Amino acid sequence: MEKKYNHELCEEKNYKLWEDSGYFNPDNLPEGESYTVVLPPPNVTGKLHMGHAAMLAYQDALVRFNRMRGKKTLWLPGTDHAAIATANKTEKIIYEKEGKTRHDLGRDLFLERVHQFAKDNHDTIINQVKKMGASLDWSREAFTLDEERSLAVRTAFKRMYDDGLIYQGARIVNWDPFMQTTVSDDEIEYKEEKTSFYYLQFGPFVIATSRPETKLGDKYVVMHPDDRRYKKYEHGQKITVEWINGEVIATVIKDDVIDPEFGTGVMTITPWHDNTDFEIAERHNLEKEQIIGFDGKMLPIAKEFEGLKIKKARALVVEKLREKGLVVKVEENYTHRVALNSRGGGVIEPQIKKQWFVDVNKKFNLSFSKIKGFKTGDEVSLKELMQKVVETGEVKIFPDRFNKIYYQWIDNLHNWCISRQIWYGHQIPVWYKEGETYCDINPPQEEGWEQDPDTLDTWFSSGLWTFSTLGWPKETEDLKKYHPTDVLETGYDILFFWVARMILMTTYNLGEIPFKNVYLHGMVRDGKGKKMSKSLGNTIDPLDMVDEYGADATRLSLVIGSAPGNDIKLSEDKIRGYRNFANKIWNISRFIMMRTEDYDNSVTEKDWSDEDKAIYSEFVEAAKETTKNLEEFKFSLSAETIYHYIWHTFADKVLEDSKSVLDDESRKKTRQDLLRRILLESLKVMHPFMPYVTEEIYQRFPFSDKKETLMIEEWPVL
RNA sequence: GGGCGGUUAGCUCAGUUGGCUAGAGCGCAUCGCUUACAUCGAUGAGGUCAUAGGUUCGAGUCCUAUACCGCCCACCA
Repeated sequence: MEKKYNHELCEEKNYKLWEDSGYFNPDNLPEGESYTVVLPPPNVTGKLHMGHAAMLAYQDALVRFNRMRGKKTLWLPGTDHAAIATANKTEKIIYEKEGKTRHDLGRDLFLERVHQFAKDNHDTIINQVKKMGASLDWSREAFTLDEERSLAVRTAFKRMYDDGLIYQGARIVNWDPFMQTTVSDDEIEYKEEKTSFYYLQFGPFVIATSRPETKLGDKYVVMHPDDRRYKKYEHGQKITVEWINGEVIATVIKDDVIDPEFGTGVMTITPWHDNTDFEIAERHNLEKEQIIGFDGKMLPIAKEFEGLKIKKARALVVEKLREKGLVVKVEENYTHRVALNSRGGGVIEPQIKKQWFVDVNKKFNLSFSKIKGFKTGDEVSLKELMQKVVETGEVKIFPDRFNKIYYQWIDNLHNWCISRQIWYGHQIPVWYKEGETYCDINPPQEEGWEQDPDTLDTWFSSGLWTFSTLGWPKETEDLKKYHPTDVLETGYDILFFWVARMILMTTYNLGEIPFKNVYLHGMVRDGKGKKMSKSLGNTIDPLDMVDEYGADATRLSLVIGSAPGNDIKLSEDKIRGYRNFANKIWNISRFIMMRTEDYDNSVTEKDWSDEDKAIYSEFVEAAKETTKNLEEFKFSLSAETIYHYIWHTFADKVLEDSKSVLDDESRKKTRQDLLRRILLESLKVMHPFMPYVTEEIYQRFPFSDKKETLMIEEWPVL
């Protein structure tokens, strides 16, 4: 054995050994209780980042641990087509290189390009996942947009459509005029901006707005019913008002969403372009008019302002209001929040549009239920299902403070807008012909039907992930054996996007929970606590770290010193520290190998001296604690315990003391047996955290009765 | 406006149902190239565990306030 552990020579080789052994695939493991984890599928938009590395480190630890404990363990890999993100990136690249937009290429040609881009990224990502040492069953790999998943998506859509849970409706959506698509509430980012705040004379009222250009069509003036100042105006009263483009007849509306303290306590509404206004209009059955087109330009209703872009129109509208003497005052430097598309698009312009929705409040009959608290046939809503499975503890969330956050989110949950005006993704399985609508898993046979051009929100397909990957809607053996899954391990940032949607989809479609436990890890930040981002230039590339210090060190640095749900701060120093630990284990093994060359394998535990036994029991204590902590998802404590034992007890004390013992012929033999024993078992216990170095030593060390790989050795303690 | 975290060694963080003489990594100081390892070893400096009260035999850990950081959610025109 070399003086230093060289990860470069060991990692690829051992991954191949594991893969070739076939034991990533549970079909090749002995029968037993199943243990399932599905990998949160990385997006095919780029390469692996530290967040992925963290997720792989945690999950691989769980999976290897349970495999060694004799569970029939399945860790199922895959990737996510990440509709909007992937389409955007591709379009951006095409635009930069060729100056063409997706409209220049057309749907088919553009999709071809996206598929190629997705495929290239997929290959990169998969290779990187392997480099981390992840013991995933590649024979079951899935993609959220492949044939089987597509069938699952269409099946789920059809069922929900038939149950009346999916409907088409006109609603205010977050429209991105730049990317020509809708954006979900969760994908919006707000940015504070200084702007002018205008007080305008609207008949007898003064109204305040930061967006005068939307006010062109306003003909409803709204105030709080209890506001004394406006007592003399009746609900429904008509008032003639001189406005931007001449006289309008305005109607007084009283509604208690109005805050009398804000501005003047009166506002006019623009139902087509504002969510609050839309809701007021819905409540009072008011007319809604579109002012701004989907291209972000003023419509004919704006008369002289027609065709102007929003910013330009605003300036001109204000100018005209000034000329007419309708501007009462202007507050400069008014702070308000601008909604932006977080997927790299433009400023959001609310619009009314026909969209597909999942109704989360509508009651339906559960066609089948194994869910605690609900029987087959019970009448429930999706919202109730989502709530109940966490309330009853059937799905447990770690750390549990996220329960509260989850409930709060459910309470605020609106119907889920699932249609997207992009081309890449699962096209909605609905066809139209002469005013007729047809929804099915497969297209209609006859000629002349045209499919809805929209695609589904990417979370619709990833919501099915725990069971679509196991072959659903077919009734497969895998589905029976491996579902519900045991643990869903992911970052807390996608608790709502994804975890909640999986609960929705699984309880609805299967009548059971998707997973028993949800473990949420934090975001990986840099050494100073800043979010790692390309623009800040503070990213640490996991692959660079793997090359430099090894996958084991990189993994351990992400596991130790981080608490569930708390952000992980990572620095290169920390990784280097754990690289040194890998080397320490290496040298411990070297020492034992050199000093036990004349090992007598007839010696057993029975022959041990009391001192030997005492030393061993100290190991057992540490191993037990490691085990217990890992069972309870206390990754950091678990790894730290065995780390500390190996370095500061086994190496610093036991080996140091053993030097003299090994020189003493009378005590040597049993001590040799003891050291070999503790070494082997330490390797096992360390293996879930540092698979490569432990495997490499295992392969080289002349242990008796070795198996093909350490990966399937038996866990040493209960 | 609601909610959730954090505040522990110079830095970044752990701390399991309250028992801690408060730990880890990195950094720092002194010594040591001793045939497992200098990616090391030995020794050491460094903390009124944010602040103020309280519960308790005992509190970093539980309770109540306060301060400052951070995050999430929400329709303030």
